Amino acid sequence: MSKGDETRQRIVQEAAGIFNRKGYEGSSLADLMEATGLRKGGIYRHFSGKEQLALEAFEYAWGAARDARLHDVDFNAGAIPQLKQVIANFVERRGPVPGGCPLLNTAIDSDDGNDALRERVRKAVSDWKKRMSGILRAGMKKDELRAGTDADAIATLIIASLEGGLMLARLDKNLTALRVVQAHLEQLLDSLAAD
Amino acid sequence: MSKGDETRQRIVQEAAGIFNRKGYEGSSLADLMEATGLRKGGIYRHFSGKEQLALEAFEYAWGAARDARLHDVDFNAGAIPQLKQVIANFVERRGPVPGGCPLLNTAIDSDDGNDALRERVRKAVSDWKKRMSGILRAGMKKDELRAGTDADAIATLIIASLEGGLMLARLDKNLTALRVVQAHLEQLLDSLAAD
Amino acid sequence: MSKGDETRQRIVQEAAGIFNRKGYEGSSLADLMEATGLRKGGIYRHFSGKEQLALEAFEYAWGAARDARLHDVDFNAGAIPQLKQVIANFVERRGPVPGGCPLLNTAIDSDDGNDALRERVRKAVSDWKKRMSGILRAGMKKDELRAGTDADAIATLIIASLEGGLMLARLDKNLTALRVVQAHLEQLLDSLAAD
Amino acid sequence: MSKGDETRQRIVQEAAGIFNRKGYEGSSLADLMEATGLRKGGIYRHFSGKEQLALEAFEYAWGAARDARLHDVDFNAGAIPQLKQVIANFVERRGPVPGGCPLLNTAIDSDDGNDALRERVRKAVSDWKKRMSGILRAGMKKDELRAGTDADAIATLIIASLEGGLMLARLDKNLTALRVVQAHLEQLLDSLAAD
DNA sequence: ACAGTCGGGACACCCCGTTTGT
DNA sequence: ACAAACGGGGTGTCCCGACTGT
Repeated sequence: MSKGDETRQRIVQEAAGIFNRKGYEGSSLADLMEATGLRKGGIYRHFSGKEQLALEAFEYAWGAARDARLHDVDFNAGAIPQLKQVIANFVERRGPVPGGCPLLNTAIDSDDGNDALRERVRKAVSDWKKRMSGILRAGMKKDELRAGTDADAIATLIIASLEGGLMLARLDKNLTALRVVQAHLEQLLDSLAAD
Repeated sequence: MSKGDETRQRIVQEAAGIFNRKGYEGSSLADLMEATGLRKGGIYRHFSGKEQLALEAFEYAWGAARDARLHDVDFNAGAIPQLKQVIANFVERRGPVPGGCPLLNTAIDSDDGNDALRERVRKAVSDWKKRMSGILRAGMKKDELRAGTDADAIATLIIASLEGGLMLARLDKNLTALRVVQAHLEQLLDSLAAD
Repeated sequence: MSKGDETRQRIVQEAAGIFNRKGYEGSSLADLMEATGLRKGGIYRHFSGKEQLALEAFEYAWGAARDARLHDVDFNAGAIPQLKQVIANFVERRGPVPGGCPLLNTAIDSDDGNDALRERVRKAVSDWKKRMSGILRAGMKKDELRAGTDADAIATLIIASLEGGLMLARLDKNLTALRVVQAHLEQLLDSLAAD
Repeated sequence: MSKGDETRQRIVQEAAGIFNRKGYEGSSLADLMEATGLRKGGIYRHFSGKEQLALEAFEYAWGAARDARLHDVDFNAGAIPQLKQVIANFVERRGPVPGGCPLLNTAIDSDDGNDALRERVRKAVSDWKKRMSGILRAGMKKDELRAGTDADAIATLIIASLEGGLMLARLDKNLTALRVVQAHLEQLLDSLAAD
């Protein structure tokens, strides 16, 4: 990897944390300059502008968050343990990008304008949902889960309550709300088990 | 109400929508000038600065959102119908302030810095939670709900999944995710009914 | 005069000196900020950009230079004394704008591109030439000067040799070259006197 | 001449035209890259920086201008025809370096700062003046010119009025002003002839 | 001998939030 | 309530000179 690519990668990583914490408007090039040790010229060498950088930073942040959530999932056998692992990862596992869930942050932040970013968030949510509904459908195929389970609805429910719980947890600066959500979702998953 | 107070009120209302849609950093005085038809001086006559205006705008936005969610709640008899009404209001009823839930938006937006605003959000969430756990506790007292129901946890769960569902719904620009959440919460509430 | 106009005037005056000394490309907003004590916002409040400011600065600089050259001219009787006064003013009288003759400086500086500025210089030269040829023609009318004198040519000659002499004088940092030109032009003027 | 030296020479030639037209600040390495077809590395191989290149470019430009002005001078017999030839060359003969007289341009351009360049211009003017005053003094020695003629003053006068005339001619994009100066100088020279 | 890459630095222009006069 | 004024900071652009290959 060339020196330029390393620099570029470093910029993206730092930018991911900054954009995730402060939002697009709230983040300035000066913040990025301080974080990377580069000057404006050094940054603009690698990116055409703030927007492109924000897009790549989101890709990175979401990739890291997704990896954290899927950590060890395949070590579990069965749909229900796998989803419980996802939920536990969401609650416990901090990804390398500070500031909470990039999905939630960027969805709210890009709610007005910034369509390119918004489209990327939409796709990320869609992929995550598919990943979980896929686990559910595989479980149904293997008769681990009751037939007739609405995989999409369950996936939506998991995402919605986790993200909402995260918002509350960050507000209170403790994990209580997330643990409440976690307990509820685990109970819900158990209730889906085939007899 | 004096003319000055009317103007002040108009500013707050317009500001509420703008801040709720664009966030604190993303909103400019120019936006407010355009929306109110006033000049900067006219705005600064009533508020000491952007921060104070943002605080009052949040108060207004949250007040309106809370009113919308509690609409007709007292016309319902029993804890479960009342909470179902709250949920239905959340899903269907648009408040006068555009841009989604001020709680969610402001919680994410004030996540970095802006402690005064953050504190106000925290209090608003706390009040809303208390309002709903109060309904639950009253239901338990009247033996409508099973004894041993964790009122705080249920309230937290409702808020978390509604807010998360709203985020998803706004992202997709349709209510599907919210309706999934609504159906699930209604089922949950029904399961709490005393035998 | 309002405070804003005073500020604007101060900016133009300072800018005139800076542009006259360093040229358009060589002058930066930072130079102007330092000279005026204003920040960028304070300057851009009054001018749409560097180009407009340069135009107004040239107007000011040329106005001051022209006034200095025409100083006391009308106190002299007769075309020849009047033109000698112009020449003496050119040689001796420093205008309030440092950096030499704005005509010469700006003509050279705007030689490549910058058509708006160039056009203003052309007009300034044309006006100055007309002013002097007018004096000559008036002198001919009053029979102070020989009939058949080519007023335009004489005016051109005066301007060319003074400006060229000024260039040499500034290069040597002494007035020798200008005094040589002055002596020659005075002799030339005397030779035009009607018998 | 080696290939490297040819490249170096080509860079200097192109640079001479660019610096002469646009000035030191107004010329960019990108301009030089475009003109030479070389990349930055190719230029920096031969020169330590922009300043050194500007110095050499001036040397080249002035050398070419001086050669053009002295063209065929030695074919003329006598001081007066020789100087008339110089003047005619100045008016008519375009050197290979576009943008007007390097002396005038660089004198104005280096008026603020850039002492190294300024010193070179001073020397060039001094040499040119000496060349012409030398012709004059030789003419006096041969009794072609009146004794008592101030050779330095005449040379200064020629240079000043030619350079000033050139400035006016370039401004008007026609040679009128220069021809006026030429006619006057020729008359002046004729008036110096010994009886 | 030259090309391409890289990053520090400065610059122009713009806009924002705030203060001041009126 | 407005208008003008101003300090400050933001983004995007360009340029120069050094460095890395080849």
